[in-house]
Parts: sequence; structure tokens; C-alpha cells
Amino acid sequence: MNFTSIPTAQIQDTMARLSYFEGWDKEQLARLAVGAKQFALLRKEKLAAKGDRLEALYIVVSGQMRLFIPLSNGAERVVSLVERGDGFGEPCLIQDEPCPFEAVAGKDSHLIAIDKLVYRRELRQSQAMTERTLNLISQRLLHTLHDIEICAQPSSLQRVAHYLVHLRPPSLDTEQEFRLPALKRDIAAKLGLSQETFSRMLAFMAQQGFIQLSGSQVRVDDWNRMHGLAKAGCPMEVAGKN
Amino acid sequence: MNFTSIPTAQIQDTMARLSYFEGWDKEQLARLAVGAKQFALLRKEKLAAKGDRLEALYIVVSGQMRLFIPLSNGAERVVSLVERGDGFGEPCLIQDEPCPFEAVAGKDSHLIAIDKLVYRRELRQSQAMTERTLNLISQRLLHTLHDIEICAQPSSLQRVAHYLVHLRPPSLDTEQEFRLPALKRDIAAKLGLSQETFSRMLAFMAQQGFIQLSGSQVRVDDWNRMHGLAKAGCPMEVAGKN
DNA sequence: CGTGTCGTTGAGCGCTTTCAACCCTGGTGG
DNA sequence: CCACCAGGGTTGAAAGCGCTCAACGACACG
Repeated sequence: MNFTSIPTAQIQDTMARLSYFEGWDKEQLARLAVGAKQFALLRKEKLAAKGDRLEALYIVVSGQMRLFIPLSNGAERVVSLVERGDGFGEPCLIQDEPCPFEAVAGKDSHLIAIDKLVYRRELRQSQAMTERTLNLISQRLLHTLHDIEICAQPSSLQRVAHYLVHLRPPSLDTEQEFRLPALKRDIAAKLGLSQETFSRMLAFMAQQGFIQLSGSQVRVDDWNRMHGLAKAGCPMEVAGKN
Repeated sequence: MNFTSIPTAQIQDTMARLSYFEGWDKEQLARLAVGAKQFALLRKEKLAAKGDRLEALYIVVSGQMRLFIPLSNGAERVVSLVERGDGFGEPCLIQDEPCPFEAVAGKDSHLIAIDKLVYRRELRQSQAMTERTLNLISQRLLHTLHDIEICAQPSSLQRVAHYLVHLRPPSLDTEQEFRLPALKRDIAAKLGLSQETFSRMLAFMAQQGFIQLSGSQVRVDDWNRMHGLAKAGCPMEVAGKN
């Protein structure tokens, strides 16, 4: 964890450019920046272990953080992949509870750490900030429920189909080609699948003409058919010849 | 859905006795009670479908609500079992998003519905209420993450063990006997297991001396051994004779 | 050209599900 | 008092799906 000593004013400046703080008061940011630190993490470097007491709110400035629950068989269940402009740790700080996941850098990253006490003090004193945070956490809870919905799908094929469908939102009316937002391994771990199964399902969908894929580029020609896959329990039929 | 026309004052009175509103201002409750309705639900009666726009915050006065995600194979993935004094729907109201689950009465129940507009107005105007709600939702997010952790366990035996361990909190230092907090069917659906598998795992744990059970009464003699089960990937070994 | 990371493919096993029948309990009405 | 029924739960047998292990391929980097 490489602390590059950076003046508060510059940290505040960086914060102002992050989507996390979009629309926040300038004075609010100034107060939050007090005692905040910026630092770098190397790929695979661990920031927090499951059960740790977090001492700060973390915001990703660049890179990516993998939040996951370590499993007894050595595997991981990815809970969230935090990209630039997003943060994590609010519920732990607010409730003073141990961290429910492990936080490891997925790439070389830069983060900002906002001191826990400062954070809580500001939260207590600013209605606007409390509201924003409530919105944020509500959003995140809904998002988590949606993740659960995906993982609850009875077959792995449906899980992947559901995931792809959920990946559409950014106006893919004309552009139906996109790239997977993370390593396939991590996506698999988020869907509760092994890397191998995820690969096989993608291959199957390609072979059946649901998608075309090269590397992490994916093209979906017919979203309706994809929706069908997500809902219908097509039992991965003979797949021999159609 | 049987609306028993009840005066606002009496609803406010009922609210004051619910743990959900513990410590809230009396005036706050009075304002929230305006436009609130109390009603009864019969066992299995549906209150909201997945995708519905909720028009109220719901608080359970008696009975139990099952919140679940319906699956394509007709099964359900229980997300939460809401008992007396708890509520649901806040994130949907706050974010104005469709309901991510289905809400059905698990038993004959009585609920209070607090009008969406009233709720949001009060939330906007009261720092205290925003804070409380933020705490509530944070708590719920952490709880949901823990549920994910349980469901992520690689074997069903570990899932059940984890679940039982998590059921301990209420000072079971002396009293290590308790009863399951819901129908086994619903617990199974919350663990992402079929009813049959859940039954088998309990039977196995009983046969191996991890627990004693009669009906929904469970006694755990050695919590350490149970912890062991939850973490170690004991692959349901031969179980023949020890 | 070696090394590390990411991903694909193949073969085999075993757990979980599914479908089925059966048991048990409590309530109801003749 | 007992027959009957509905709901909840248990148990058995069979089948399939996803995991594990392992080897291989592709690609980037130094």
C-alpha cells in the first residue's frame, strides 16, 4: 500500500471529479477531505480482509477493486467489482460492523480513504449528505437483490443469459455489440459459476447463434431470443444438430 | 385484502408499539399515520408482484410476509421473511423503482401501509428519520450480504451448518435449544436448496450427532463442531459407521 | 524465447434436484 | 369417537448438471 503524500487541497480536487461526489457541496467535500489519504494499490494487493474493522470510506480513483467472500474450497464469491468513481464500505462505517467481504485490487489502482470519524461526523451534520447516502445504499441494496435473482436461476445457462440481458441498459438499441465489463473469471465468480462452466455456456450460446463473441467482445443479435433463454428453462438440449 | 377502516389515531397508536418505530418522535408518527391504512391478508394472499410499483411502505403488525423471487421452474428464492415489527419496500419507494420481489402473506397477517408520498415528504423534511432509515437500510444490506455468503457455500451441508451458526445470536450460551424461525420449506428456499435436500442435511447432522431435532425444535450441543462443519468441506463422508 | 495470466476444452465423478410415494399432525364434521 | 382431509415434512431411487482436475492454447510482457 503505497501512500503518496498528497496535500488535502489536491485530494479535494480529485474528489470533485469523481462521480461519487457529483453534485455535493464544495464545503462538504472540503470537510471530508480533511484527514483523507490517497494511495496506490498493486494488482492483487489486499486492502481489507473479511472481518476487519474499516477505518475509512474508500473511493476508487483508478483501477478496480474486487470485493468477494472467500470460500472454504479456496474459491471466491465476487460480491461487487468497484470501478472508478464508486466507493465501498459505507454500511460498515455507519453500523460499525466488521467488513463482510475481502477487498483486493483487481488491477493497479489508486484510492482515496476518507477517515471514518470525519465521515460519520459529516453524516450526522448534513441532511443533504445523509439523503445522498441513503439513496446510494438503497440503490446498492436493489442492485444486490438483482444479483441474487441472477444467481438463483436454476440452470447455469439461464444465469448467463440473465446476466447478459442485465448488461444491456446503456442504450444498446443500435449498438448491440459490447465488451464484458470484467475478467470472465470474475464474472463467473459473481454468477456463482466456475470459470469453466461460464466459458462453456458462452460457447454454447455462440454455437447456437444467440451471440457472437471474440475475446471479451460480445454481439447479441436478437435480444428477444436472449430474454427467452433467460426465462425459459431450455434444458441445454441435445445441441447435436438442429 | 381486507381493509378494516381504522381511524388514523388508532393506527398511530399501533405504530408506536412496533419496534420499527422505536424511539421515533411522536409528531413524526402522527404525520406518517396520515393517509396510512391498516388491513388484513389471508395466508397465501399476494400483496405485490415482482415489477409492481409500490404505493406504500408496509409494516407487519402480525403474521408474516414472505418476500421471494419467482423462478422459471416454479420454485421460489426467498429473500426475506418479514415478521411483526419489521417492514419492507423502503428502497423501492426511495428510488422509485419497481419491486424486485414478490410479497405474499406466509400466514394470516395484519399490515400497515404508509403512503408513499407522505413517507417521502417526511423523509425529505426530517434529518432524524433519514438517519434512522439509512441505518435500517445499511443493516439490511449487510444482512443480505451475509445471506449471499451462506448461499455461496460450496456444499449444501455447509450451507445448513452456516445457517444454524448464524441462528445463534440471542444469547444461547445456556439455552442451546431453539426452534426454527420459519417453515423448513421457506428456510430451504432462502438457502437456495430444495426442501428435500434441507431435510436430508438436517437428518444427516442429527445422525452424526451434530444436533438433536424433533420437528422444528433444534438442539446444538457443540457449537464448535458446528463451526467446523460450516468451514471445513467435510464431503458428507461415507456416513456408514464411525 | 521463457514466463505469467487468462481462457478453452475434455473426461469423470458426485452432489443436488426431481419425481414419487409415504408419514405424521391437527382440524373438521358426520 | 373416528374417518377423512389438507398441509407440512420425510424418504427413496434415478438422472443430470456443474464441479474438479488436468492439459492445452492464446496472448502479452520483459
